[in-house]
Amino acid sequence: MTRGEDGDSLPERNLRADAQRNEDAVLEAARQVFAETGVDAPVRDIAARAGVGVGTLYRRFPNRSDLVAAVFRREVDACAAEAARLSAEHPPAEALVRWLRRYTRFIATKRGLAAALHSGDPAFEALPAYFRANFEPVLTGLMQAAAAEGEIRGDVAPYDLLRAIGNLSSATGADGAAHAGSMVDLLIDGLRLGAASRAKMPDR
Amino acid sequence: MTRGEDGDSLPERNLRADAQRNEDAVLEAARQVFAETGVDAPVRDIAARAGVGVGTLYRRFPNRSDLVAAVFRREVDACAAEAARLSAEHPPAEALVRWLRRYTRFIATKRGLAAALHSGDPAFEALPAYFRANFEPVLTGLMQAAAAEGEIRGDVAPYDLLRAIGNLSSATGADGAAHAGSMVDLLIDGLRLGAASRAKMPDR
DNA sequence: TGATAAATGGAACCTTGTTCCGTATATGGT
DNA sequence: ACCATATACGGAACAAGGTTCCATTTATCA
Repeated sequence: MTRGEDGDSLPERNLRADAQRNEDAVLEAARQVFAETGVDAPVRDIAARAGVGVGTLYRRFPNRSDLVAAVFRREVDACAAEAARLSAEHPPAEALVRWLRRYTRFIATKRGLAAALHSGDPAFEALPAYFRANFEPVLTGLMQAAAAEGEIRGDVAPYDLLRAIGNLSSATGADGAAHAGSMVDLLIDGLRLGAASRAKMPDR
Repeated sequence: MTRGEDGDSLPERNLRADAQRNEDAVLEAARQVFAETGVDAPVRDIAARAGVGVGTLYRRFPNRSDLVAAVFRREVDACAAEAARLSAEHPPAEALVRWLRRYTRFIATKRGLAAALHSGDPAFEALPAYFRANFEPVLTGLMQAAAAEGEIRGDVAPYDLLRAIGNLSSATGADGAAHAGSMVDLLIDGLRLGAASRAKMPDR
């Protein structure tokens, strides 16, 4: 039960330079291909775009779903990280709106992921928790900042909003990122209207 | 825009006797195989079990998903049809309970279907509507009859109950039809308890 | 009982995930 | 700088599954 190595808590270290380079290339290629073709894109296509052989890809990601999950996590990280930048560069309400648009774009690249999530593949089991653990605090922060300035209403649960946008964007499906976008704008307007009209309107 | 043939509203007629026989065999084989292995079972297996070649199968179901959808519809029909029989042979409350158990069994054979539903395949698009259009009226009838006799509470929406059972059964996943079954029994008890204790308890 | 349209079966093909292994190269010690 | 060698690479080869094709068989009907 004992393990000789003591520092293996970080998933990958002592990686040869070319190996690290290739891993990055694969993740970036996969991100692009998944965004263009959906998560069902063939592994060969991704390897080709990354300029590596499939063997190299499989050395790092023992199977397809591991790669999909890794790309997903990476994109969650990137999207969540942007909140800090937006908060620093814009007033709260604008930061919130910009981030919600960014999040909408994130969702839009997830074609086919919903099906994968329900496939029972172990590689995907942790993703919903990862999603929530990263996005909920971020959006909570943005919304509280905007609400504190009276720019939006304060009675909307951040997680509900995350889900609502997710549903809106995936429901429209193939045709329109445009359509989804305008629906999301509607939601955002709703957030604001609630704050603006609160003084005038009764409960409902 | 005019169509010459006037009687093509029924999907298949003038089918040669052996063709009809084979279609039935394929559907029945698919039902069994899907129940045993899940909807991801290979087409070859189904053809083999039906005692036909894959060509025969594909002649009737141009692709895999058409077969899956056809089996699904057929099982919805069978399950819904049983409500009438149960109502005729049993008092309302018992008919309801028996049907809910039957419905639970129906759900249990749907391993993997949830993922397929979200896959975007056009063959599956109409299935949720078909599901609801067939089951909701049936369960509404059963529940109203039981409620009319005071056997169950009357404030549960049939569709909610359908969904609840669906979620319960799919959530337990691989191991236990037994576990799912006992959870469903709990639901059913809840339905009854609501009616029995209504006189004693206040609003909530 | 033929003539003929309908139906059959399963080999063959294509795409896609995954494995394997001979070859190439980064790296650390000398 | 150079070598020894553990690491990593590429892509051919394999397996599995969906789908197509067509030579052969069979139901049907006059």
